[in-house]
Amino acid sequence: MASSTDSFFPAPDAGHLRARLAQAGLRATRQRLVILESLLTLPGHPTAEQVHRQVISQEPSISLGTVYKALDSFVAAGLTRRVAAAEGTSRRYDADCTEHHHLFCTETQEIIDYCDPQLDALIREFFAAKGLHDFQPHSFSLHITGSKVVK
Amino acid sequence: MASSTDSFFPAPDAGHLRARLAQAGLRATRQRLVILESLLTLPGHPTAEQVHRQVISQEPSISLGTVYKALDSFVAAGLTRRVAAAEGTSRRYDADCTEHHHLFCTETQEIIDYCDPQLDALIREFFAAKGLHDFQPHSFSLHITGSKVVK
DNA sequence: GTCGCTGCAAAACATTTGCAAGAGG
DNA sequence: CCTCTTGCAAATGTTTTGCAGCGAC
Repeated sequence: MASSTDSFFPAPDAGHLRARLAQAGLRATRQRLVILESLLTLPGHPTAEQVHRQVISQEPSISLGTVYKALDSFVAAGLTRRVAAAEGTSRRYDADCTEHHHLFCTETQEIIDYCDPQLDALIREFFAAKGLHDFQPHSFSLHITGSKVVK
Repeated sequence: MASSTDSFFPAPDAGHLRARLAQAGLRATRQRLVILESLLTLPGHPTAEQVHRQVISQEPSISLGTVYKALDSFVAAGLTRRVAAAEGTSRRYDADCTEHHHLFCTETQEIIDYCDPQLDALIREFFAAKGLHDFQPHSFSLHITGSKVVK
């Protein structure tokens, strides 16, 4: 929680966050920095509501509307993705735009990231060899439904 | 539109629809028969709203609330699935409960079913060999994002 | 200084719920 | 008949919008 420069920067790597926003062509406002940080920090692909709850603990004046607008602009700029989810009523967001897969836990409703270059290669090879009729694939994401193993 | 038995049965295979409902332990009401038929007929995984629009062309008195309740009971009974979608605000439903994959077209927003036992086998083999840390997989669904090839 | 972003509050949507009356088995 | 389902309407939850003022660049 405490860091060497905590009087100026709420996050350990505020400079990095600024850079990410600048790179995406977005203004680095106080609100967006906190929202982006929360999105990166929160586990399991949060909803706008969950981001907002996290965010107001650092900056109580940030409104839910602003969170929605910021997340929209992040998605438009390619900084963030929307996650496809069958359960629940709200949209979920993912700050990680690299190609990866998701584990859906039927018990806890969690969405867990799963990354495996070997699996990616396997899938790409499969479609390279087989092809898809009248469809140009761009990216792949495997949804694995199941439950966490209780020890 | 016209069929040999259209005075009694709106659908060609009403008997089959009744059987599906009975098998799931659900009462075969007039409304559910029409809703299930629409769900099977409509292309690209419709929303409750889209099912309702289709349904009222056959039975104008069916309310949107009834469509929601019927779809809920179908899902609870395992007759129908909810489809995971990142785009749009409404839930989408899929009458096909067999394991299959989805093509997401970024141009038309369509969700197209894709079925390939060879791919299923490949994925199952991969996880059988490799395993997942602390997770018991139950089903797999590959989301393929891309665009339809224009001829 | 300009223009994009924020906060607020209202509106637009999407989904759920409660309950009296009706229909299925 | 008994119970589950329907239709209606109101409640709840989620996302969008409009606009005046503020702040980043």
